[in-house]
This record gives sequence, C-alpha cells and structure tokens, in this order.
Amino acid sequence: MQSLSQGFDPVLSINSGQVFLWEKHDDSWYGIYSKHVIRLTKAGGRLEFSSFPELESCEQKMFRLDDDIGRIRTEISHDPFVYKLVKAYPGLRLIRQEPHQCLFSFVCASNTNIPMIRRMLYNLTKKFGAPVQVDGKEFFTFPSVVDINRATVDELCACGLGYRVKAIKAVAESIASGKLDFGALKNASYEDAKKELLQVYGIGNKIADCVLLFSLEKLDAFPIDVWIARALASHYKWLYKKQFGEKITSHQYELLSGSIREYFGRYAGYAQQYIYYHMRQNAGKKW
DNA sequence: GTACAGGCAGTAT
DNA sequence: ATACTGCCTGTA
Repeated sequence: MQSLSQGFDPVLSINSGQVFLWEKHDDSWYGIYSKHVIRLTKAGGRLEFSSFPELESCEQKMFRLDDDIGRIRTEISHDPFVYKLVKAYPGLRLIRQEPHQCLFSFVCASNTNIPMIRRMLYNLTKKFGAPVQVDGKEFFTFPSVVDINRATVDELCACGLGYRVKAIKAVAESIASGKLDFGALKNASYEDAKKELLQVYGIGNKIADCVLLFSLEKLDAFPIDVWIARALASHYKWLYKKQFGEKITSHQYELLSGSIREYFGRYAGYAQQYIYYHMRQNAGKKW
C-alpha cells in the first residue's frame, strides 16, 4: 500500500482516453496493467495505490512521476493554446503503459468508438487472460502474446474484434518471432522505432505513434487521430502548407507530424495529450 | 434502413 | 501523390 501526494489527478488521467481497461467500484478504480490489477482509492483526500500481484512503485511508473512535469509544461507552453490548457487541466498526466497491452489495445481501437474498444479488450481478457480476485471481485489479466498466438481466428472473432483479428494475429506473430522487439524499440530513435512498427500489418501512423508515446518512451511522438486532426485544423492552421480534407492521407500525416513535432519539441507528446483531452472534453460544445 | 465511430490496407488514377 | 473503397460490430 502506497500513498501519493496531491498535485495531479490520476482519475482524470485514466479517464482521459489513453487507457481502456479501468472500472470504478465504490470508492476505488481498478485497472489492468498487463499481469497486474492496479487499485486506486481516494480515502479522505489521500490517494492510495495497490497492485495485485504487487508491482513495485507502480504509481511512479504509471503516472510518470519520474518526469520533470514542471519543465515539460514550461517547454510546451511556448505555444499559447497549450499554455492555456496546461493551466486548465493541472491534473492531467501522460500514462505509461505496458507495450504489449498498449499495442494490442490500439490495434483494437481502429475505426471504432471507446465503448466498443472497452468491450473488445474486456472480452479478450476474459477469454484469454487469467482471473485475479481483488476485494471479492474478479478481474482478468491482459493476455500474453503466447495466449493470443494460441487463439484461433474464430475465438478472437467471438470477442467482437471483427476484421481487426487479422491485424491482431500479425502483431502477435511479429512479436513471437522476435521481429518486433519492444526492448530494442525503447533504445532506438523515434524514427527507427516507428519504421519498425510500420512494417507490421495493421500498424499505421496513428497506432505506431500511440505505442511510441504511451509505452516506448518516445515523448516526442505526436499521435494524430481524428480529434487531433480537428484541433490542428482549427488552432494550428498555419502548419498546413496546403488545404487538407477531413481525412488525412499517410503522406499528409507525415508532413503534419513532422511540423508539429518540430514545433513542440522533445515533449510534443505531452502537448498532444492536453490538446486531445481538451477536444474530448469539449466535444459537442460550442467553443 | 443507414450513418457513424479514436484507422488501415489495397487499388486505381 | 491523392482519391476512393471495404471492413466487423454495435448504437442512434
């Protein structure tokens, strides 16, 4: 059992759309971090973290307390829009994810919505993960690559993955064969790591950038999904050398990505997170 | 019925 | 280089 000092809001962060397998029961939030169940409890203004089985200093890892958040915020705040967002959402943090779970999660996230993503991932854990009892409730760990490789296409389809099964299988195969090696990717540059990820069937620009940012320590990665694309079109129009449509092509992605990463610098991914959160918060609102 | 949701790959121009 | 298409599945 560990306690956390105040200053950020983990509940806000886990509900900001970076992670999917979290649920609330009574006064606690429970999340799946690979083979562990993480419990977050707000007790009398204090935050308590536990993990089952125990994962040493999981809150340090998960919430990137090793990052110099003050410096990061200062650096990305040279942009006036992000400056406002940093003030507006002081509790928001980037969450560090476990690479396998992160990659499979974002492969499932393509062309669908968050409730569906949660359902697919929950089905996967229930079918192929291992049960863990915490506080009298049953949770399921995230399946391993071996588990997913062993699964048949039909079994995966039954989880509601649809056409994503082909990509899931390709990813699992790449990891199992050693072609995709997260350890090596962590040590590689952003450009080299991204190149490797893009080799795999089913991994495109957006998914690659999500995995690089959320699980492979590439804080300069700047995933551009539909929400971010809208934000760039309305707040960063000057980045566009020419007009793009609603949907951006692979080449346009690379152009935009290059410009915005250069603009925000080594912590561009943090800037992305503030912008993304803001866009989701204000979805449907006039602003 | 049909449009749409946190993309991607394949094909044709 | 860009445009267009289909794709599982559930919900509005």
